[in-house]
Amino acid sequence: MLSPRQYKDVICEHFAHVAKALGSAKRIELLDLLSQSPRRVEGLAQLTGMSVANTSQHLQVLRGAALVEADKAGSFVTYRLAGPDVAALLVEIRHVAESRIAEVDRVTRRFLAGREGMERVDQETLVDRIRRGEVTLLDVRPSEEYEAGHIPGAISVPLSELKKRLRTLPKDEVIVAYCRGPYCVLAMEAVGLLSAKGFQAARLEDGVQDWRARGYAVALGGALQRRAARA
Amino acid sequence: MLSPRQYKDVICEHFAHVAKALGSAKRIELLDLLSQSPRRVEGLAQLTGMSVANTSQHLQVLRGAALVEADKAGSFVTYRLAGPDVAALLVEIRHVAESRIAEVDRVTRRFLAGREGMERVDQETLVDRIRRGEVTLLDVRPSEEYEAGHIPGAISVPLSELKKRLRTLPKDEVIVAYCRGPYCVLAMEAVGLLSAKGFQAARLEDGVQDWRARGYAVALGGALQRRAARA
DNA sequence: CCATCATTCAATCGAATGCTTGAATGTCGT
DNA sequence: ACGACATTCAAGCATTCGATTGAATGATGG
Repeated sequence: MLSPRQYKDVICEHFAHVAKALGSAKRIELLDLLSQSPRRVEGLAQLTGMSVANTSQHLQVLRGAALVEADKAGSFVTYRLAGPDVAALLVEIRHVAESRIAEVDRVTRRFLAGREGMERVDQETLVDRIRRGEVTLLDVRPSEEYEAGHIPGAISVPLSELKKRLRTLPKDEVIVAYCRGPYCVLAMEAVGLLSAKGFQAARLEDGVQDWRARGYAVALGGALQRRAARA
Repeated sequence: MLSPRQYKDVICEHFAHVAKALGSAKRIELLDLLSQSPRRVEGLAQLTGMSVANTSQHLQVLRGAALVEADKAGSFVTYRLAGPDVAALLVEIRHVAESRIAEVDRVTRRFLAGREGMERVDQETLVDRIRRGEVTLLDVRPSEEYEAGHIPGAISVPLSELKKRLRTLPKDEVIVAYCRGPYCVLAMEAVGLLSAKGFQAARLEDGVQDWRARGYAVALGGALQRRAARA
């Protein structure tokens, strides 16, 4: 028979276990990447700059806390978030940290200060214009992430292909680029390139998960649908 | 000049710092108590069963992560949550853990199995009836917690005083008791007592923070207002 | 069946964490 | 100013964690 004290201890231990899994910068980074799209171990290792063994180890901590799940196909293991609520939890932690820890904002400003043409735009009205379809919206992440979920109306133009596809973009309309979220540099670089080429470009700081957290829908799928839509 | 990699590392380190502060059962317990009402170190130590020194140490970890704030009045230090978003974060972690970790549910069932008259009630319809004011709603936490925030319409009947005040409660109406949340035993014990005395009693599993997380208002203050309302 | 590759396991080491104990700080009432 | 009290600090100890290395597992392809 469990005493109330024991019961509470057991339960809190489980909650703490989940939190502990989030208590490492590398694991936060892994979850952030996985909230964009499922990925294999090697890909995650490369994107985070860790060794494969170390990455695998962290992934298993996350799996132990039931924050990610793994699918094995042949000798490849693909990890993915255990559910959208995990992404929501990440967003929540970000918000708490942003609003309380002054240095997050300080470092961000310092980082942005070094980049050209990155004056900050009013994000609220930007979101409104995007929702009304009044701008051209670019998803500059790798296409696999686009396919795993993107903002409705966005077209996939991975940063690596942006240069090639410049001519297909309108010069008389505002172009908005977004990527993985406020701490991802892809959209910044895209806006830098676009501005240099004379486009009117702005950056949306939200990523797909922030968009979802606002309560807006997220579009799935990709290549097939896109090709069909063009035809 | 910060490289994107360095920038991301620094930012993630801060997020992880917040999560790490949540990564201990004792600290979760402290935050849970503080989400009910501000408290002094000694009170927290007593409620959690920790030594005062240890409690103070944990509180400072939480303060280092900007999750709690402290007010010093004389030689007393009162800690409180840094903001409602911290409570929301706690609720979010609970939800993730509940939905993913089977053992949380298992342990809860086992715990409830040992208690009499604790068949689970449909919480959704209960919430509706409470919102419409169709039931008598008891807040059985200590009165200081009631005063720091309670569900509108609830009356404060601390568990310790319930016996004395039985005669003031209606027998022909359903009585709903709530306390700190799903893992707090106060409301269970209240319902047990009420049932034994022939009342129609039910337990609301939500605490004030869950109620707030549903988007409903929370009433503040206490003794003065209640007396005024009765007069 | 062997070589290759993706992933995991196991062992190790230094660093960080959690709890205890006893002393130090700082405030209040007398 | 002194003693009582709430809280914090500091040192010590066992435990855990994070990263590295090298080996093991298990599937694939010739």
